Amino acid sequence: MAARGSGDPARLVGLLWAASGSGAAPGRTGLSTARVVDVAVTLADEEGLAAVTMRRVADALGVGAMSLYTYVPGRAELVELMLDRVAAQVYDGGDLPRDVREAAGWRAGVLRVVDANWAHHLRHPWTIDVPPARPVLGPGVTSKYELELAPLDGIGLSDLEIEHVLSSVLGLVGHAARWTIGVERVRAETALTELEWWETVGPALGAAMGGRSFPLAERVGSAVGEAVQAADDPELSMRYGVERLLDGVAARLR
Amino acid sequence: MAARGSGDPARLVGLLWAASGSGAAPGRTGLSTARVVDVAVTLADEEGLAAVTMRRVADALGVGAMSLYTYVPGRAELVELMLDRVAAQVYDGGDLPRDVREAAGWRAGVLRVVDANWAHHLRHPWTIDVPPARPVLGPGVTSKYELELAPLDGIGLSDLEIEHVLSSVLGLVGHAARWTIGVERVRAETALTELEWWETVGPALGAAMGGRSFPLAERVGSAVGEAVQAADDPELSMRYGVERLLDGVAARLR
DNA sequence: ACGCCGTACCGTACAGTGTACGATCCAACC
DNA sequence: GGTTGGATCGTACACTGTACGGTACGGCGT
Repeated sequence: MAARGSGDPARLVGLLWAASGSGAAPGRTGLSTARVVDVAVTLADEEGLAAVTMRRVADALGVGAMSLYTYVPGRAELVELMLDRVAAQVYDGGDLPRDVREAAGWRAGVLRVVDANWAHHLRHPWTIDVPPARPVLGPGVTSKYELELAPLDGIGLSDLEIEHVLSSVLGLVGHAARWTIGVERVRAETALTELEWWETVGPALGAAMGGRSFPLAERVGSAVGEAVQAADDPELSMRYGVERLLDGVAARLR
Repeated sequence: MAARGSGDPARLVGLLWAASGSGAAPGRTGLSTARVVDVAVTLADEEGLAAVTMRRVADALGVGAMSLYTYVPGRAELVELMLDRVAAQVYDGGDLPRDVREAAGWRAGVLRVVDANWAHHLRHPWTIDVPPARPVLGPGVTSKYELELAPLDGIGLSDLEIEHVLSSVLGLVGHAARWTIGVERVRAETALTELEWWETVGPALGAAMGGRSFPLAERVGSAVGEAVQAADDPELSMRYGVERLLDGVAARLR
């Protein structure tokens, strides 16, 4: 009579650390929590989070949908397990922020964090669809956090400030990724490039606005349009924002 | 034979500006695009974006579900109309950023933008569930943009830089709001306060980790925990990040 | 070798979703 | 009075997460 499958945080922690939990060891079809999560991640990478339905994951594993519930409490928990799984791989084939910091300074270390997270989101676009809530307390997320704090440790910030800076940097990256991926998606589903879209919408907009004018918005909008050949370039904004943020942090260190 | 209802960007622009479009005028049941959008916003405010289904909106209006398609091309477009509608109200009962800037400087003007957007997201939590993509080119969003550019205009930044700064600031606010609202939601649905959650999860975590240690994460995590009585405080991080970002921008002006 | 039992497995069912299609009905114009 | 064009909407389809209850199998005690 363990708590109703879904909704027991302690059970999830067990599964995350794969230490215990009813689904840690393979059952008679060779299934295991790890295999379920791996297949779900692959599916999400290829077709998006919406394609990760219990039925499709089960199909890919050659079992019935309800069999998954032996290894995973429910879909929500499956998604958390997926997040922890991919978080573990963020720094896999590349320098650790700590090493970059030692070679090139704390700022370079933070920029390594930015690049790694940017690449991470683009590699697993579905990660931006999961609304952040309580932290996922698994080994992947935790060790990622540990690695990312390193460049900011011992440079003269309080522990609270360290957290604020990291959280702000990741916020900027996450927001830009959300935006970029969102644009990519509508482009894919409307089959319209940015230019084609503007050519359709621009005239309609002019007609619809009927005389109302927005001088600042128009000036800035067209400056941006000329610079990046699109309505916006989230990555560019994000990198500018990160640099200014780090300027501000650097000024604090004196 | 107008293009298939959904998927025609020009039609949407028309509806946004309420200038033309088949649904601009009320039909024989007194329905209009504006009424559909208003009801949808109310529903979303009260029960979240997931409650905004065509059937429920139609019920609230006393018509059949399919009648909505006369006034709105589809659910996706309805959501964009909702976003534009609420964007128009962001600065309704409060100072405009331009006026704040004139009274107290550009920095105060930007902070007014921060406060207004923060309040906006908390008032309409469903806004964080809409992934940003191509800009919503309606009167609400456009005039909001126009107002928010004002504090940054003419202080020595290029047009491109102005856009980067505003976009970064809004990114920080949006990220913090997403986070705060996410936490609020799990709290509501699990009926567990932060403290209760930690008391359940903490021991399980210690047991599951089985000796692995994360010195930095633990040190910073507990410093944060003591300071804010929770695993994190997104608003605090966001405000710190904004201040440092603006420090960085200020340093550029010289 | 045999029987039993816990649990892995899964078929079915339910209350929902967005919207395509085609039928119906009504207001206004000739 | 007749006709037409558009507003209205009933039905249908393919799909979702998961509760419930039944089946069948691996490993154990004897």
